[in-house]
Amino acid sequence: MANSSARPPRSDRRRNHERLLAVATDLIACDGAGVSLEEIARRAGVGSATLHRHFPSRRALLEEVFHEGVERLCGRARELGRDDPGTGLATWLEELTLYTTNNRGLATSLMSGAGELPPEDTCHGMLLDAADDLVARAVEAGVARPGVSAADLIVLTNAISLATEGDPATAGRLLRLALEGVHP
Amino acid sequence: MANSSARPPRSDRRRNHERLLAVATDLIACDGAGVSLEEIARRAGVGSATLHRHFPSRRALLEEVFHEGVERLCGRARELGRDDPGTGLATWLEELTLYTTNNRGLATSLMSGAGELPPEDTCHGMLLDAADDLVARAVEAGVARPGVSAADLIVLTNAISLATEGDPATAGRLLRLALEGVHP
DNA sequence: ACAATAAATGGGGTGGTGCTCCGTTTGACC
DNA sequence: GGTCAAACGGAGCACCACCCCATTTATTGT
Repeated sequence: MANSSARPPRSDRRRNHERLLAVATDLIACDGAGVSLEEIARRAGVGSATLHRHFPSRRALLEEVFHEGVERLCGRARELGRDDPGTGLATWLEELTLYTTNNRGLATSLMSGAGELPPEDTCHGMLLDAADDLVARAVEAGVARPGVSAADLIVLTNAISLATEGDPATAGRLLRLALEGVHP
Repeated sequence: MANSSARPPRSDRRRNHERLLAVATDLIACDGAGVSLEEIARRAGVGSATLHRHFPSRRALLEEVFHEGVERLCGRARELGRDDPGTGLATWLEELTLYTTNNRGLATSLMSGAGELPPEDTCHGMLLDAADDLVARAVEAGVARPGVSAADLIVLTNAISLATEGDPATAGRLLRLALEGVHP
């Protein structure tokens, strides 16, 4: 499937990619996802054209920045699904909310499901897959109503993080509210 | 309280204010809250300085654009609180969500509660007041758990609108999910 | 070791933005 | 009408995303 005639990337390319990613991670963590791309390039010591060559859109950059953390969250979902089908979903959603709330910009990155990148190694796709399984188990265990979909839950936690960005306490409270419901 | 020595605004000021507001309303409705302020000024036929003189921040502009609709929603809250304390809250939240989802940008405008403007004629403040009463009646009627606060509910609906912007169907579904809860 | 070559780079240009001076116009009031 | 503060608008500033193209650099074959 992959074009095997492609030569491995040059060493300077790899080096710059790493540098950009590292700087972007730092800057996004402290200033949010709206940070200036020029600034990232500047601090990484590369021209702005190089940044745009490596990451054709802000979205693409964010996807790579958060890839590792999202992968960890997916692993955690598998773990919880295996060990604790009962409260696993709730626990995972709480962890997800905490992560997206603390990583200003992930929520933004998750927003638009469809993009120009490959279908299912976007953060959104990865989390969706992980959640699907967890939700199925939860419904099976009778701790989640049959109607709920993983997609909706992802969007909901995403929404909460987006609106409470930087305030984990409120985010957690809203998530629990949504899980328990407003009606008694 | 208000400085009564202030002269009434000049006619051209009033005219420009109206024009700007009208153009902004149209443009925001079709392009979202991020629309270019320059563009608004251009289409209103005024210099960009004039726009900034009338609305010192984007936030201030959004507040005025949505003021009327928000006031209507507040009236509706009083109405529902009076007539139907039972399902009034749920109905109102649904209407609120529908409105904020259809008016791209209101959610953005509601986000930051505290600003540089007067405390309680911001959209956020107005809705908060209206919701407070409605929530109190709902708790009293036993249809809402005692823990829930109006502020949290506003943020929650706001979050949903923000994350589903432009998709009322999803927004409604998520709201109902949050009202009923994930657990059975 | 070195030449050939494609890959990768970065400076500078373009067109856009939000915002602010400051000289000029204009409406209101006598 | 004349006066004067109120209001205006264009030009200017700093910043941004994004792109073009001449130049540099890593790799590979000899």
